Amino acid sequence: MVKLKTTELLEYCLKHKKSLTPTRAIVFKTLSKHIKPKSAYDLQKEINNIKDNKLNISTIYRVLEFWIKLGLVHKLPSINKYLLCVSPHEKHTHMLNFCTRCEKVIETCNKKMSLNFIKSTAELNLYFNDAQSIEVPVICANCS
Amino acid sequence: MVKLKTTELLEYCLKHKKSLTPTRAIVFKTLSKHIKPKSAYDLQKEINNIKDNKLNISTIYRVLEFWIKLGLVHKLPSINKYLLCVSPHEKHTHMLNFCTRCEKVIETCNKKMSLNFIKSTAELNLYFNDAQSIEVPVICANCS
DNA sequence: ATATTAAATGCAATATTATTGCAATAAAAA
DNA sequence: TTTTTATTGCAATAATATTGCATTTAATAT
Repeated sequence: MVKLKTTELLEYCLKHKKSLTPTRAIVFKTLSKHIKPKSAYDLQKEINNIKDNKLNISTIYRVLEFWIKLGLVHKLPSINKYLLCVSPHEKHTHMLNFCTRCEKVIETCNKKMSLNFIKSTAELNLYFNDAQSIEVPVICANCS
Repeated sequence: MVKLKTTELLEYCLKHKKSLTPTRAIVFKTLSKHIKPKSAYDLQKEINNIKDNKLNISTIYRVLEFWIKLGLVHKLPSINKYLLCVSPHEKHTHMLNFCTRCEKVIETCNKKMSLNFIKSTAELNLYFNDAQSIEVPVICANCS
């Protein structure tokens, strides 16, 4: 959970020649309220309960995809939920250590655990994505 | 893709004090025909087209879950598809290097890339699952 | 400022993926 | 066998996600 200021958010958008719309801002802001990952429908419910927002679910999905492309949001495929990136500034592999019991995510980044390192251990002719996020199922200290 | 013999399949089942039913066998056999991962509905379609099988989708899901627990099948969460494990005999972390373009999976296992290793790099108090499989998005040599 | 163009969002139907509780059937144990 | 346990069928329903086109909003050009 990283609470970027609106000006920072805007910078990210401009860097990608995109606009920071109210819809994109509220989805981001809503995600940022939570430590644990939320589903698209969770977010829709939360957003539409307050104020007079009426975001369509397709919009939610599109906006989440938008933030993922900009590197500010991660998806956890095994639970279909979304989470803010904790270190969006750096170019590296994001290891999402995801507790399968409580859904807490401890995101780590380090040079050792880069995609290039994985490549070297795999001893295979692989080329890596820009996707940069890998979900690792764990049991966290609290739950164990 | 590892084509285990029926006797080997049976051994696995007995080891877990479970039975090798015709339903479980046909789901496994169908998966084993493919190099690329298949969805539960893919498998259902393929199975029900031949012979006079009429497996319900809930059965397919249950059987897949069964094989996963026994360590003979992996799920790729990002595409909701399933694949035979290529090295079920060994106790280790299965890295599913999954090509996001063609869906080919190159499964690797080595001591370097174990969950314990990840733990050591994370410098965090994590306890690992028995889940033992991690999906790593890549671009394969062919697709790059 | 206004008109034009491009991008984002709404809408709502539909597709895909997955789960549930209980009934029926099959397999294992007594 | 009979009884017990495990598996599968059924079918409704939940949860997740996508699509094409209409509408609205934002950016760009005039």
